[in-house]
Amino acid sequence: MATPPVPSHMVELPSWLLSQSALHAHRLVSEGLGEIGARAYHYRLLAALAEEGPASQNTLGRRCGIHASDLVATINELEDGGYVRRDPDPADRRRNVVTLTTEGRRRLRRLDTTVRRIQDRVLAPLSAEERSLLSRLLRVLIDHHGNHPGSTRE
Amino acid sequence: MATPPVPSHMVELPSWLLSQSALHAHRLVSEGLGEIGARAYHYRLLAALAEEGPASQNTLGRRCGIHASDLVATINELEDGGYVRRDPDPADRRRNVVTLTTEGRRRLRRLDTTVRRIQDRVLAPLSAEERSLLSRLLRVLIDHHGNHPGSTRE
DNA sequence: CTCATCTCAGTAAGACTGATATCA
DNA sequence: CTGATATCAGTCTTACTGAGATGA
Repeated sequence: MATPPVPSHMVELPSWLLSQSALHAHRLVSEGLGEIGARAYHYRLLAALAEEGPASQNTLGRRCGIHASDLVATINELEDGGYVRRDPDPADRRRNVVTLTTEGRRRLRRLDTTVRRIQDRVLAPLSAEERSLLSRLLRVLIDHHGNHPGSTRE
Repeated sequence: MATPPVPSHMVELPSWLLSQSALHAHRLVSEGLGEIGARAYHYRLLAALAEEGPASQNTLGRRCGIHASDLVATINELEDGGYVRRDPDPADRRRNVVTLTTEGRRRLRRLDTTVRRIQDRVLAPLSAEERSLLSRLLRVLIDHHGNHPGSTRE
């Protein structure tokens, strides 16, 4: 068998295409966030707080897809920066109510600007129609797999 | 609209959509590979060897996007399974020439079957046209970023 | 001496597991 | 007792950094 003109094994695989493009996107985003001392988890958490208000850690975790166990560290970091506050919930003393501070809101604006600016670099080679088409297709995938989580053992 | 599972800040972000869909795909793939005792690196390396023949580790690394340092461990594992051979290059004794064995070729067929079967689950909610459209868009992204690697400091 | 190649040790981020203390 | 919550410690994979040894 001769060497195929195009390396066909992986380059054709959608899972590979997804991983690679996600890797590039992720590199750009965390590079940008890293320059201002933030990580993706910070952005996610601050965005979730800004949009739906204070919440317990458990709720927050479900909201933004961060594991409870990682949330602890993330909130610690954001609390150290003065971006969020952790107050005991008077109604249920197991819970902490996490609240966005004023600095947190400013911080989020900063991160948001950075992240949105980077989207343009991520999608640079695509036209406007292609961009929204891509977004639509990806959303279909995510919705599907979000509702069929453990697809192996069904 | 009821409580969105994810704040709209992120749901709109292409980088987030890419990460999430890649995560789902990756979960399915490594679940499938895990069931037969393999990892994504194994598949990548075996595929690269099958398609372009024996090579030094350094060359292989560039070929399939695995860091030289990780290649060492990956090749160790594959060598333990008898899937690849490491021979000193007589022309340059710093180099190892890595070669696919017969069992390696069989192993690759096995992994390939598994991986390809999983692609169907990854793309389940998309039509055939949507699938090829998605692949095309992703390939454009990858080609672009592959040729513009360190996009930050240009 | 410089440079390339391989190896080894270690780090970082993201996702995840399990155990424990606390409390409803 | 159970079940939920937060915390802590640790694992796994992928990606990457740096140091060292060998040899071109």
